[in-house]
Amino acid sequence: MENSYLTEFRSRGYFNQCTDETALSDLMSKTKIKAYIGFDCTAPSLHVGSLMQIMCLRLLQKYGHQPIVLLGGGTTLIGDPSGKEETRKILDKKEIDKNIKSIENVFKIFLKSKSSKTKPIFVNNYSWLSKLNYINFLREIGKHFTINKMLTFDSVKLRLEREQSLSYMEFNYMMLQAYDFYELHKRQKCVLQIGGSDQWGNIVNGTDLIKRKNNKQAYGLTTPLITLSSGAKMGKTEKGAIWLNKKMLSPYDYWQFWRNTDDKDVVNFLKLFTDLDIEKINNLKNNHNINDLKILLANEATTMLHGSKAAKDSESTAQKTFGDKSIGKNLPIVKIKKNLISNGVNILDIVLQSKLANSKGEVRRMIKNNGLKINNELITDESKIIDQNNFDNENKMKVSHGKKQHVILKII
RNA sequence: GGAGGGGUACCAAAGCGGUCAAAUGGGGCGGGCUGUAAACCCGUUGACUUCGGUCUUCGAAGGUUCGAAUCCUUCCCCCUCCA
Repeated sequence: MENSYLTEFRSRGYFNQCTDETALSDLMSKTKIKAYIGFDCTAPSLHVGSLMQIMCLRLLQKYGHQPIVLLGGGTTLIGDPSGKEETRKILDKKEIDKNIKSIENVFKIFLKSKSSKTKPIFVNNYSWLSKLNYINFLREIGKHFTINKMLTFDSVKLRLEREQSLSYMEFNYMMLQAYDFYELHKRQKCVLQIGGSDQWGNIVNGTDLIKRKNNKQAYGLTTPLITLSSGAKMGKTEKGAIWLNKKMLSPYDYWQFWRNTDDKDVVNFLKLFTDLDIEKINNLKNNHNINDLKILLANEATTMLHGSKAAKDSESTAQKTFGDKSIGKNLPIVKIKKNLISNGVNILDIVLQSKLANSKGEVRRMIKNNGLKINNELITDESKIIDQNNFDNENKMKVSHGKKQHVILKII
């Protein structure tokens, strides 16, 4: 098979829908194009749910195309109704700007900027959306949108069917996103917008607008919604989202997230979230133990985001923690003051310090359910007193909740 | 605008004067089995406690009562039907 962006896009499992695959494939084999993906800026970091989109941008670079990262400073002010059952909370501009800065840093890790032809272009749609003149916008852009059609879009239809309120502000979101594409087409000669399957409607609106206004052809490409084999949405666990920013989620926890992948998802994830060749993955699949594949996945994914050292440290920490039951250096460390324990302190309070529990009741429950260990020793007495003797010669003590959650308490 | 129905813990949903920190299911957490997987089984799921209890919680604010998630008043929000 011919080696091209779209063939790899398909074989990795990124492909959901394309406005005109033949024409796009043709275009991309003849010239290097610019393509964009828009990202929402409601949080200070993206999470694993956006990772496939980021991988699509990386892939563009691999084939010599140039990615444009659109950070939706303007559209985040409005709120995309797609896939939302409720009006989302509205952030103010200050907060959004802060988020944009932080998100940009994540992209700088994932995308290479050495080659001037493929280095990522960062744009913020606030720069043009904020300058729009309402009357002009309605005359120039608004006239190309019919309410009849807008009402048929899922994002709108679902809300109306459920009689959930949909504000006029949100209703305009799709026009703004279409306009973004139009602007990027004009400014950057961007001819392709990629997005999640829920963005299909918004993307098509953009290509239509470009066609009507400029009589130019632009393309849309969507990725499938990734659900785990358990049915849950990718990226969010009960403990919280799997953030890509290391201040919000440590490399060790990120590594653990991948290490704990469901058996059934491992091969797919290798294709979706690593740079390993498809052929190689297919080979590995047949010749390796599933747990080794999980480790490989965790290492690859962690290396990409946090670097190879962080990945190796996480692996060895995991080995120490789960294999030898000793103390790995990447376990979270909580520092405590010496005078806290100098007279001995109750086990309940010490676990509270470790942040493994939020209340004494919770600690009691942990103990009752045989889920609390100090230095690998099961705690059965909730009145146990912890003092200096429980710490090793490095002044460290390991507190464990269940098999997976471990925290090191260190006296300073 | 008129007539009804409803807002209960993370979610769904029972309770409709005391025995209600509130049934049940899902989710979560822990244990068992395993492989840091899945499935399954078991336990647990408001806070504090000197383990006697104490405090906060059933949309919001008041009221009735010895006693309110439960009754009354006002307000807010949601749903169904009619105009």
